[in-house]
Amino acid sequence: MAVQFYNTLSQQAEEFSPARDNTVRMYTCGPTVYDFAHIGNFRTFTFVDLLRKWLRASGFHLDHVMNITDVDDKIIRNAAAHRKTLEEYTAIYTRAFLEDCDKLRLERPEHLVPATSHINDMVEAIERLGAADHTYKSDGSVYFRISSFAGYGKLSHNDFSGNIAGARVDVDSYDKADARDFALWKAPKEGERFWDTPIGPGRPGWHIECSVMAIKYLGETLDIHAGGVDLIFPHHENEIAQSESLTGKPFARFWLHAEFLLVEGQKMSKSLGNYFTLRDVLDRGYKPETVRYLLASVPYRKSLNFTFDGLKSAETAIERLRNFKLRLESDRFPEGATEAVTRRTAQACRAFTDGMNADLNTAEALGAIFEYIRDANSAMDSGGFGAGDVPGALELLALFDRVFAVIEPTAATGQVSDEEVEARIAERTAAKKARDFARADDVRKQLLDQGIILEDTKAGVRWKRK
RNA sequence: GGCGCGGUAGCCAAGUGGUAAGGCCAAGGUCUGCAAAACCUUUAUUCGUCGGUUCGAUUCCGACCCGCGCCUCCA
Repeated sequence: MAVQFYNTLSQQAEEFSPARDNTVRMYTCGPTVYDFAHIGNFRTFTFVDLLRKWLRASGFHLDHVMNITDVDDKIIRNAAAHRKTLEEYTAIYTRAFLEDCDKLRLERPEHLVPATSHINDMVEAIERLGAADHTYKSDGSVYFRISSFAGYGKLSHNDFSGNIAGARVDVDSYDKADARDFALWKAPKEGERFWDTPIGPGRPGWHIECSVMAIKYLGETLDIHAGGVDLIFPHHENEIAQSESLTGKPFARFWLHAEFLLVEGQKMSKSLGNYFTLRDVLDRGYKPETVRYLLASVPYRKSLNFTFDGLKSAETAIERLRNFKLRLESDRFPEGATEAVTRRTAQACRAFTDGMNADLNTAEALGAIFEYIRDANSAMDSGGFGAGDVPGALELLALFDRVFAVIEPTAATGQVSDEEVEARIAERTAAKKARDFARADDVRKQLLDQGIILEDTKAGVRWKRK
C-alpha cells in the first residue's frame, strides 16, 4: 500500500506521489515570531515533522519551504512596546523558535524563509495581479478582489456565490469593495515600519508572503501544502486565490491540515491559565521527547487533548520502548534466528508501515510496535528469541524512531561518566558475591541518586540513565 | 445560521458489515537475595441518543443531543 493522505480539497483520502521526479515539493506555514510558540503551535509543527520523516522513510526526497512571518500587526505593536526595532524583536523570537524546534527534534526545512527578505518579490507579484485586474487600491492599500477569482471557496467548501460584491457588510474600518476582499499591501499607519516601493509605501499583507515564497522556491504547483485547520479559511483560501490568479495553475495538489490542541479538555487561553509554551512545560521537568511523543501519538486530524496525565503516560510508554532496546542490546540470546520471530518482525514492520501510510495513523503504527514488543519480550522469556533475531528487531525500532524520534534520551548536563558507573557496578558485584547485600543495595541507591538505574539480569548487570 | 472535525473502558486511543488493537493507570500472579525489567491473568455483552436498512451495525442511512474549530490576518 502506498502512502495516502486526506486532502482537504477533495475531502477524501488520496494516494500520494510527487508530480515530478522523486521529490516532494511542500510548503508549510511557519510561525509569526511575536512571542514564544505554544504547544498548540508545536502540535502542528510536530505533525509537519512526522510528515517529512515519513515521506523520507517512504523513499522520497524533500524540498520543503517554511516561512517565518516577521512583519505583522502584533509584531509591530509588541516591538514598539519593547522599544525595539522590528528586526531586533523578531530575531529574539526566531531564535527561540528554532531552539524549541531543536529540542523537539523537528528537522529544519530545506528553506526557512523570512517574509521581510522577500518584499520585492511580493511587490512584483502584487503588480502582476494588478495588471491582470485582480486588485484595487484604497487609501494607499492594495486589496485583492475576490469576485475576480471564480474558484474562491473551493478549499473551505464555502459557497460565496450569494455574496454580491459591493453588498454592505460591516466593513467600518476598511474601505473594501467586498467584505471578503483582503489586503495584499497595507499602507503604513503613523510611526509604523514601512517599505518604499513602486506600489507605494507600506508593508505586505499576511497572505501574499506564502504564495510568493512557495512559487519562488518550489514552482507554480506544490505537491503538498500543510498547516493548522484554522488556516483553511481565510489564509489558505486567499493563498489559492492569489497564486492561481498569478499562474493559472492549481496552487497545491494536496492540502493537509492538523486539528486543534486542547488543554485539559478546554481551549488553551491565557485567561483560563492553561496556556503553555514549550518552555513552560519543560520547566515543569518534562523531557522534550516526552512532549514530542504525546504530540505525535494522536493522529493529526483528531483534536489532541494535552494533559499532564497524558505526559506522564507518554513518559512511561517511552520507557517501555527504551527498555526493550536495552534488552536487545544487553541480553544473551541463543545462537541463530527463529523462523517464528523472523516472520513476526516482518509482520510488525508491515503493520507499522500500513499505519503510517494510512494518512499518518500514528496510533495504529504505535499499536503495531507495542504489540511486537510484547510478543518479542515473551519470546525472549521463553528462550524462543535468538541472537540472529536481534538485528531485525533493532531495524524495526530504527524504522520507528526515524519517524517518532523519541528513543534516544536528551542528554542531561553534568552526569556521571560511564567509567565511573562501571567501577561502582564492579564494586557492587563484589559485595553481592560476598553476600553483603546491604553494601550492594547501598551502592545501587547511591547510583540511583545520580540518575543511574541498575538491573540484575541473567546476563549480568545492565544499567541505564533515568 | 453556513462550513468542517469529533463523541469507543478510569484516562489517551485504533478499528471493521459478523461480533471491540495498543498505551497509561489499577488488582492478582510468575520470576528475583531485594529491587528493576519482563511475562501471565483480570478490567467495554459494549462503541453519544433514538429510529431505519440488514440474517447481523460500533461500523451504512436518517433525525437528534453534546464537545471543538473556522466564518475580519489564530497552528
